[in-house]
Amino acid sequence: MSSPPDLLNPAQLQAVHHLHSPCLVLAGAGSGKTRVIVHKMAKLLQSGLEPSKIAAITFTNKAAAEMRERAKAMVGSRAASELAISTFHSLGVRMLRTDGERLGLKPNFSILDSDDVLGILRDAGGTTDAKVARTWQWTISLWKNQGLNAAQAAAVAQDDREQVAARVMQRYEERLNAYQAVDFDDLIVLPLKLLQHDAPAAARWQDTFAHLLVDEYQDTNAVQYELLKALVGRHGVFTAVGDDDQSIYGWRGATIDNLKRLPQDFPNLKVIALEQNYRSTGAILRAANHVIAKNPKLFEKKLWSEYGDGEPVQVIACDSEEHEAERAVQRIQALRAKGAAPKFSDVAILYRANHQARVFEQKLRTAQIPYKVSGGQSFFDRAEIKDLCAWLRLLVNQDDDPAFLRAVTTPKRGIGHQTLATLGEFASRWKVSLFEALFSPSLHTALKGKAIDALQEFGREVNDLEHRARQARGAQEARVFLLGWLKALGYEQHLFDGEDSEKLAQARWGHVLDFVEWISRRCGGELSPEGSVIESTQMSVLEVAQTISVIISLAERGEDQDVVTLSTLHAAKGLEWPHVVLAGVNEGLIPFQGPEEAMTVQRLEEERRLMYVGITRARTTLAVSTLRRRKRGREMVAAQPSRFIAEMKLDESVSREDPRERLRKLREALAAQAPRVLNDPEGA
DNA sequence: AGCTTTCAACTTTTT
DNA sequence: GTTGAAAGCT
Repeated sequence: MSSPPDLLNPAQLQAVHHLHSPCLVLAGAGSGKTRVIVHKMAKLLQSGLEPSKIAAITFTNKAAAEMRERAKAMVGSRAASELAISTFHSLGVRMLRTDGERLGLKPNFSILDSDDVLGILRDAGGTTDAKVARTWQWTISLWKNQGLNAAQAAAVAQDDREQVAARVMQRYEERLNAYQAVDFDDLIVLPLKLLQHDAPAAARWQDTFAHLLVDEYQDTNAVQYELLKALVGRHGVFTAVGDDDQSIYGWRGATIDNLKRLPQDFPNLKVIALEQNYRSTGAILRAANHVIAKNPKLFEKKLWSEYGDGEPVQVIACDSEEHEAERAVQRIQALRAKGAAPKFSDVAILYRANHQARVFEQKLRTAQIPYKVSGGQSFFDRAEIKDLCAWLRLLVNQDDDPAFLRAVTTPKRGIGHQTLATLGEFASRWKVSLFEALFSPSLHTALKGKAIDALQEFGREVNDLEHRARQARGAQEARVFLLGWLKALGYEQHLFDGEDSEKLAQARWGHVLDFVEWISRRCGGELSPEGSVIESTQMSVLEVAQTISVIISLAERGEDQDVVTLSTLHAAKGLEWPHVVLAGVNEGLIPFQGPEEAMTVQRLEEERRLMYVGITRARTTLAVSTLRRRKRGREMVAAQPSRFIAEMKLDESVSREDPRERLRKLREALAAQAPRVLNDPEGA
């Protein structure tokens, strides 16, 4: 498939040139929305705005990085590096690092990741049950995303369970306060609070950005929308880019209401729809349009393309999950043999739920086809990386108790459970952090001298490291500092001691070295167009450590690997492949139906959008595979194909204009009737 | 009763 | 591949 033309189409142009009032761009799948955003930023620069006054907000670091990359190609690396392109969360960090003190937050506050939060909730709620704690975490997060605090949550809590969750939330809030820590949700909630309750700060931030561009607007939740409005201010101008048909995150608080409210809240809103698709063949687009047509429309929009009809969408009925995976493997091999997929990375297998990846992994491995599972365990989820992150966080904020507890025991330094429990009691009695408690003169009333010595030694080590982390600036110094520290810590030894398999320990140490390299590179600063380091952009290890919780998943371990992608439908949004297989397209899976769960209209509509997202990932060929039987326990039970297959109306997709297409179709039908097909050993 | 073992099930995910 | 629940064992 050819790439988009160099010139913008009329709708895109209109979106780019609309500079002086709020603008909503309804960007259908593959309609060049990133192009529009980047061109619009260029246009704004051209109109005389400072690059730093142009803000583009995305949901993921990956999207932000990609946008900056594209901007660089368009406006040069100098201007691009000054553009305020960031995620919602890193914008929140920036605002809180600047103004957190106005909310009573110290500048070095820590950012907790979801495991830290889980730990705190377990503790605060007095349970060891991870499942219960996870439910609390989930509930509390949804509340926070609706803008509720613990007190307000208690008022809206429906049943006993929610009441308990609200009480836990109360204690959780107190803990975060004591730790001087914020969670991911706070990175949105607190900046909003700042803008709402601090007029001077609000005015300052509203002046900071002259034009806001928001990507994937349909994924915003209630609090994010409020933050945008507050940031835009009364007379502000912004560009929201999104697609209501691709709203698939309702379950985590995203609300299409934000799209509905936009024309109401901004009566002078200009709505522009991008309907020309530059990605998929006619057959694929037609299937996508048919499916999504079943959903009620917020804004009328229908994708079309100039590309020919292409290959018809194929439905592949399989006997079992194993069979399905084998058929997918065969398809990949056939596409390669035909030359349709010169690279493995031309193919993706998409499915509804993560566990479906397993069989595919197995079969791909036996077929010696390289693959990657997207959305799998992140680099930053590894225990060894979390260990080091805990240390770095402690350097940033000594009052970060969860980090303290992890660091003080990693590696073991003769400070045990008992000592820490006593220290913890002491600290909470005096309402100080664990670190502060270390140096309390009255600590000897609680602990023995020997324990105190060990603890204070640890404290001095942290202080010393903090000092040095502040000094270590630039890539080379960072590398020296980090490696020296690891050596002093004896971390490599610790890994080999704790792991019974030498190979595994070796791998872990490798991750650690990758991590060191990764931090060092971030300390290195931006390169000027001539290739030399711009001094002013160099950062110290401490500065990089401050943002570590927010920069997850950017561990770029070879973006351009030539491998087949396995991904959930959710994780596939925004991506595209020449050849896509949608797997397990069965009732119960997509649309998903849990046990004893009512299928509401809303749920069904979101599932349908998910299917739509899946279909529109494909450029040239799309295969949809279904299971005739599904595993349930030991036996196989009959499975129904998804209703979405019928909704694609594939039978109508025989091209009327192109007789060659019809001929091809006929040949295919004949082949299907043949008892045995050469490239389908499965028929045997 | 408390432990171990076996068996099956498993939403979607970012920061 | 992991976790939770249920059954079985001491």
